[in-house]
Amino acid sequence: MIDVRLIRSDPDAVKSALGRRGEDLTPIERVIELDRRQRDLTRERDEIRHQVKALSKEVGGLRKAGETERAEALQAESRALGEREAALAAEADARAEEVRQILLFVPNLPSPDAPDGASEGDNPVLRQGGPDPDNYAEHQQVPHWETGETLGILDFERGVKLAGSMFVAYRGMGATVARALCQLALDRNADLYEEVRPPSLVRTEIMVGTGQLPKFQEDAYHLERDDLWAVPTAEVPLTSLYRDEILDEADLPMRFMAYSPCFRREAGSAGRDTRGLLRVHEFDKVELLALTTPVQAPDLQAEIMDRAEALVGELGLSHRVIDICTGDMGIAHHRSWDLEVWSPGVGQWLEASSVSWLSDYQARRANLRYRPAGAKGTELLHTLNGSGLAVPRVLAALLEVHRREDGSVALPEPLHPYLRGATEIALPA
RNA sequence: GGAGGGAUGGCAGAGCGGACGAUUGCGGCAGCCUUGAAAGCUGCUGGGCCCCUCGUGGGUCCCGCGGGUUCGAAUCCCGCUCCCUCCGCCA
Repeated sequence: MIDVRLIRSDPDAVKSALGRRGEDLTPIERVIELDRRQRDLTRERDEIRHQVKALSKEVGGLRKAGETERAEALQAESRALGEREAALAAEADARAEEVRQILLFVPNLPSPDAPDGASEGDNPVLRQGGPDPDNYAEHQQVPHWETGETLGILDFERGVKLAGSMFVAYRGMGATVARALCQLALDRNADLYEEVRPPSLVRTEIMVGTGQLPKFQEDAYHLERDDLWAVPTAEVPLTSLYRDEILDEADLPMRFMAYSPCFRREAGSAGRDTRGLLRVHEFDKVELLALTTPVQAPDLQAEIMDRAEALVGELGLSHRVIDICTGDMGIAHHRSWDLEVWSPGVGQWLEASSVSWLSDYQARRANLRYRPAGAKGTELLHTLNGSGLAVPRVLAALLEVHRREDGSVALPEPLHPYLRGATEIALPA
């Protein structure tokens, strides 16, 4: 949520920032009006409340002194004020709730450093690494779904039988490598990041806190009986770990990593990039996340990206980092970079990680605060997150880039410690 | 799933209708004392919202959450949630 006080004090700045995202600004106008009304009502209510409190004190004194008649007169007066107060309070609460409902759908303000643009096509490439995407041999340009089925490691048909389209069963070395990728990612980041294994199901308010709800309800799996949501990413529970708590500045930044399954209904993307592992309803991911002060945030964003980038580099994949433009950013994002890996078999860059700085947007929703050292009061945290490694697309690229002429797949050396001695995915006998 | 008990500030724990945003202890911060530290002593020490003459200023709300009773609620009543203990079931 963006700051209603900023909307109040500098509406033009808010509007121009949201304008860069191509947002409709009428909700902001509405908020300004409702907020003004709400504050007027609240002020009036507070004044009446003050009078009621003063009167009831007086009543207490009079009762003790035995002046029943005087006391009853004041009680009548107070009762009348009480009715007025209740009416004002109800009005004020209604206005405040309206403001909240609007603000829940208003996206974050983009960083001044985020590039302007209307859509995906406007995202500048920041840098590129790994093998040249144009130099892949013919035997590497075979889509992973073909290789995966030939090698018996990706069972799409049976995945569908079990759970429907866009669900996969990994088998044999497929399952082993998928798990190895997660372990590798966790081990590579364990120097600074605390490993957490959070719940995969969370309450509604947790999803609201990170921005998934209410706007993107259709994208999430919901367990009706228990009113719990399947997490679309470990970002959701990790961000909320310190919800409603006040941290000490000395403890910041806090860094966490978590392996988790991720569940996404992919409601808006039917039929788009859905072959093979490109888009699935359930996948495994290692997420990196940081809670910081505003000053620390940019460094942590760079750090998380460096780590994600290093990992795909180690795996021998062609990769690049793109700077997400204002028109393509997620609702909660302040600044966002995507790490993409080249898939020679599909002939596409695949989004493998999105490293985002959410400024105080999630912190305000989730009530994440810290106490600045040596100062009174509290400040909102900044939150940052990014995939350390997401299995399906990295595995897809891996199965293509490391495919040999005979159809087997060589597995990059960093994975070897996790493969029970194997170094390749061999052809079936 | 069944039966009981409970939810108060960073923590522990009082208060059970009238000056209680809350006694006290611990912890934390500052000062005194000390060569330094400890001990001791003194003071300070929650959060949200709003207002102004921007001040060690003022008002209001928050004792799990939501309602109710009352002139007045942390205290009484109702509903909900969560936690704990025991039983049942279970990886």
